[in-house]
Amino acid sequence: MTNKRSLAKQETRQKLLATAKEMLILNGLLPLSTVEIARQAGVAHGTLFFHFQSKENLLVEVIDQELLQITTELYPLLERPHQLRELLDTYLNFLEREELFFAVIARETPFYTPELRRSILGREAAVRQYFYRAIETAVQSGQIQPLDITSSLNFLFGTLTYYLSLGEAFASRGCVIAEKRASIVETWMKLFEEAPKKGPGA
Amino acid sequence: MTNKRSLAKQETRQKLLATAKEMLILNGLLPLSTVEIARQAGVAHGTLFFHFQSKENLLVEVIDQELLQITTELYPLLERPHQLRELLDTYLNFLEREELFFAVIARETPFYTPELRRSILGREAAVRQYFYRAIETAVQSGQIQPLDITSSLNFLFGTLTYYLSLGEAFASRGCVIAEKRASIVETWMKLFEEAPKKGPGA
Amino acid sequence: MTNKRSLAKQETRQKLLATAKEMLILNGLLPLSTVEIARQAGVAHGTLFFHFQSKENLLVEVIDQELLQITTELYPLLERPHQLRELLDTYLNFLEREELFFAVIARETPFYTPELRRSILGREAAVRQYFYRAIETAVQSGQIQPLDITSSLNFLFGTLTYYLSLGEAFASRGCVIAEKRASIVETWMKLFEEAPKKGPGA
Amino acid sequence: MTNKRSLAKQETRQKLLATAKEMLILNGLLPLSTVEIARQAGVAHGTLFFHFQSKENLLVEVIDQELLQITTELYPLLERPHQLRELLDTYLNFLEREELFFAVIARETPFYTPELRRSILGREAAVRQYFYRAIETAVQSGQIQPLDITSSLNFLFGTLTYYLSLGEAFASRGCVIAEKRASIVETWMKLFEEAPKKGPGA
DNA sequence: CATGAATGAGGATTCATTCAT
DNA sequence: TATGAATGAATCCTCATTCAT
Repeated sequence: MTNKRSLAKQETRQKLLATAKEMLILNGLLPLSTVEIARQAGVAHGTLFFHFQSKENLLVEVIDQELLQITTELYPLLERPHQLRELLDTYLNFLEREELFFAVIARETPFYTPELRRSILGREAAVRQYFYRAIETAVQSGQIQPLDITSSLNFLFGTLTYYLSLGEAFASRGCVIAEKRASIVETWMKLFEEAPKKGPGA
Repeated sequence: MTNKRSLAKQETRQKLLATAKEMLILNGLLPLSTVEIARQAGVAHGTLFFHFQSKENLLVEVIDQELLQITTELYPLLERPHQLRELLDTYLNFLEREELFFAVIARETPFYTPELRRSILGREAAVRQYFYRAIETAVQSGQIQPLDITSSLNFLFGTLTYYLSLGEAFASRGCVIAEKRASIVETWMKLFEEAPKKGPGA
Repeated sequence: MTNKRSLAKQETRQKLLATAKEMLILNGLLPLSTVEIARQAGVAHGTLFFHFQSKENLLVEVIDQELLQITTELYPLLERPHQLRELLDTYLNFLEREELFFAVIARETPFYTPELRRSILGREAAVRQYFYRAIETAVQSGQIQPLDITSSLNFLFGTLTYYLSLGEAFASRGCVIAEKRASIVETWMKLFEEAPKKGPGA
Repeated sequence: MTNKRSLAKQETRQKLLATAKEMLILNGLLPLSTVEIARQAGVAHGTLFFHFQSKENLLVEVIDQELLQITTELYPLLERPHQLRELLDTYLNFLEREELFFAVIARETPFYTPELRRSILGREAAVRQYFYRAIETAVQSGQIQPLDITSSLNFLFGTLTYYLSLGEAFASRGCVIAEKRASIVETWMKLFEEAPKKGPGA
């Protein structure tokens, strides 16, 4: 009974979140209006504010939910011991699957409110950690040569953000990651190739 | 008579463009209101719409004009024969000088109209050409090993865009390029280091 | 069974009234929202409307109940024969003790429904009666000179209302009555001083 | 030309102010909505915000304008040397003429925003000054006996506020000041009657 | 050419009240 | 009895754009 009602409430909530996410993917969140979200979700405008304190709040949750879902799937995969290359591959799979969503995030993050931005950058930081540790391990084991890890990660995430946010300009069929995958991997891995050791006698 | 008038007209136009550019650099163009631009330019609100069909239109011209001016200055510098590293250095000098403007462009490009976006990417493409040729030359002369040039340039411009657009997050005092310069150069140049083809004794 | 239920019902009702009174004292009733009252009372929002037809309705009862309680306490005290000055003193003690509540009443009475307003003024009228009779007696006994008693009471209650409703403007630490007490008494008592009927020598 | 337009603007502005004042007198300013004011004034909703920064701002101006107009008329009259009784008479004339307006102010002042409240209390303070000086003079010239002037003024303004804000309860025909005038004057003047001098020999 | 007053649709948010459970 | 999710009208305010002057 109470369950039924509470269930209905969760449904409405989810409907709002789902609608918002859908609209977010289509047009980005910047031009999103609460009236429109409510209308599309088929509930009264006021209902939105019954479920979420504010527009900002709803959006934080939309993005958080999505990011959480993604990271929940992603982390276990990243967890397993990896070669750097495999790690990157796994991550790109994810980006590819949710490209539309990530593209919006890539484009709009600089315009989000500090709270929302922090939330997003926090998740990204978590992913970076996996890469950081993988690189560190590889360096320590002598597999790759020492280098500025942070900078190399900025190159990776910067480039991915670039591809995602300008997607249309790079990809013929709307899937930048799929199209550019190979060249991204190859180029980035170059950063870790062993330097040309000068011979012992040189 | 007509000349005088037409001159005055051009002046007003330029004043509007100049003001808009200034304001654009300060806050970006997304939160810019036409009333505010007109007020700052010292002309009537309506005048703005006499000179430019729409807000959008004004902004397109602002960015176009600025971009033109910048590239006019930049190209000759890039023209002179260069080592790759010198070329990058020259470009970074430029970015550093006009960081505020480039940061806005980096953040906002995805939101511009296709036309404007194309124009911006076109200018970037021109700059890429200089790098492309420099790399090509170096490869041909055996200085650096062959690689996917386009991809390496995407890494460069992608990373620069990333740093610029999230500037505040990376730089303590608002000058990302200055702060990150060294690590950007070193990391990117790694892409061109010779691979350890031969054993030490060979 | 029915008793038990009915009892529980009365309890909820009282809880709502008590909560509303508490909140009324703190902020007045104008900015009071039904959700907030319900939340503070620990009952569902809808429950409030089950017990009271409307927000208005609830408030009427709150004030009525409080007023009743106050006058029940006050009347016996005023009952005992008094000198005018003592009577005023007793009343001011009361006002001082319940200043928060009286201040709200003083400020908000003009905005209540006619019914509620009448109820409040009725209580005040009862208090006035005590003063009226005390003055009348004093006049008859020659202690004070004849005067327009009603008007003098309007001056008293008007001034008290004025002090209470603008409290913050007059009192440094939120207790107007305490601070202004002496000047109120002295000034009002002046109304009853004997006029200088006769020459010094007479 | 410019004059004509500027004139039209002033007209619109005045129409808004006039409408707001009218509505203020009818229902008070608390339940006033900007849409309604605009509609009644026959202009678009947005127009209101073109002329006034905010609702608050409009209301401040309405009240300020009215208060200014009144004081402009009143001050010269109060300026002339006066017997205290004449001064009060002059002031009551004004209150009587604009009773509807003053009644709203009397009722609502405690609920206004600090700025608006300050503006109103400031004007009242100016009027009090005239009374203060008149009393002071009378005391110094020995016409009336020394007393707590501030307190006596609180009695006057408090009582007037009381009458005004509860008007309907006191007056049969909606004009409290007119009806109560005599008793107000007589009672208040009692405060200044000479005390019963004890004879020189006593 | 230039003005700037006027527009009105659109923005987020609040809240007393209802009604199915 | 009591619940609490849902409502929707109402709130103030913004801003690109128009048009009579």
